Amino acid sequence: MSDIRVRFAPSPTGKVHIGNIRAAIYNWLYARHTGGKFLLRVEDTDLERSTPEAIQTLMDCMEWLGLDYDEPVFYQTKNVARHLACVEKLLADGRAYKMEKTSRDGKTGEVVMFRMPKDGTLAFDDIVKGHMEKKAEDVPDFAIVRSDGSPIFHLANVVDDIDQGVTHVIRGDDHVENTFKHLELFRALGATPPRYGHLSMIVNAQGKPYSKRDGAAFVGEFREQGYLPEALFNYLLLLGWNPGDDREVLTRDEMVALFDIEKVHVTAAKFDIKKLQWMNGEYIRRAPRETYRAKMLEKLREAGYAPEEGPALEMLVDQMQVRTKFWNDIPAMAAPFFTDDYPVDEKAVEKRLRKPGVKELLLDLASRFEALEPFTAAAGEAMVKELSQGGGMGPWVHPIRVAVSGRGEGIGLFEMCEILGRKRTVERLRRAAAAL
RNA sequence: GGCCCCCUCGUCUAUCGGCUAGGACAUCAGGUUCUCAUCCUGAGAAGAGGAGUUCGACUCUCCUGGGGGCUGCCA
Repeated sequence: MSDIRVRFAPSPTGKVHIGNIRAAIYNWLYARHTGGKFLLRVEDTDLERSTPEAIQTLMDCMEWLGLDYDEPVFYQTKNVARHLACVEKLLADGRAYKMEKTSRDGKTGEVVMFRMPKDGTLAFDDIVKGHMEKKAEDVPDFAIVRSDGSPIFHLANVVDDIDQGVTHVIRGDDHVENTFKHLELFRALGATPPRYGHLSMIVNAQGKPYSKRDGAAFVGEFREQGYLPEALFNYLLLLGWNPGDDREVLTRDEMVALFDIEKVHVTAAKFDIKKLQWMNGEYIRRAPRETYRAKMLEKLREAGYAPEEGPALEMLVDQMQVRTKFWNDIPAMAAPFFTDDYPVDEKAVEKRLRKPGVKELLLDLASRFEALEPFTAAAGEAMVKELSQGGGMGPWVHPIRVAVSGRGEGIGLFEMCEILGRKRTVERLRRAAAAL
């Protein structure tokens, strides 16, 4: 146990950006590594966007990624009275003053401004960026209450951090400059400021902040596309930190044990979807067979298929696990085993079936499969080996594969036949022959 | 414009002054195999540029260049 308290403080907008969730991941790992507390604060002051649905989306993302928090959710809107009470104190102490101001969008009214020091230097030691320093004159006074009386981010954020007892603020790089302001607010409010650490941004190939137009940018999109939460978590973690050796695929326990906030990188990292994809495949391949099997059944049922228990299903599980890149690929990959209405790749048909002699070959093979005893992958393979007389099995294997599955690639051909069973294998061979 | 930050293979990175600069993804070439995938082997691929400090610099300092952040009654 330690008395470290960190928080993830997103404003719910309906979507959770990967850069944002990475901040959550780093906070979570820091808390778990140090035995501190990980808190969730929902900065829901934008009533337009902070709908119950948006908040639910946020919670779903956190749960999906296994980011559990240690205290009840703190809603910023519930703390407005405290925010304003703090403003009164600042006003009374002369650290804040009222002023007539015109906003960017032309609104004129009286706002409350926070008074920053006018000379000297402002400085702090950032956990990831090191010593940061600025001349006080470069950080002007700033508004903390709008003309409609509502508290502004800087104020609310700091007061909430005080109220939640936050000791370390790990947040995005876009807040670095704000830190000079926030530190002054803490002191003016008579509170001990937390330590700050700023995380570099995740950028696109052009070095710009990674956004929607660069591809999937929100957690929900990765989830929909069939990525594993463990893979996304692991990949995002590696984007800016590594254990110091060559390990890359880490278990959650290893991450917690090895994570070191001091070793987080300062430089922006480009998001490489290819590596995430590789990692996703890695996680699927390394998953316990039971896990894969359960997920496969779930995906098949979702697709409207009715997988039946039995040796054929088990063989299919074994054959598919190593070939699956995304959960969502499963239904298409397995379609030929659950419906006769599977897609047919015309190119494969052209290449493997529309050739002289293939029709006769398929009819001959259909008869042989009909007589094959037992009807197993091993027996099928032995049979074709026999036919090929030591030459390659290609001339037999390729046409059979296209005839029974409609595709030129896929799981082992003989396993495929065994899974389909004698009846369907023979039917499809004859059907393909008839179509030629 | 001003202020702040950053700069090792295409990408993520290792290197705490000694480097024949290592790993992973991606790429390419082999091997295994009925295809695909897996798996195995191998190859190419980097210190932004220039000064300085030092016996020695990717590592330290400075300048230039390039990139990014901030500069709101957004967060």
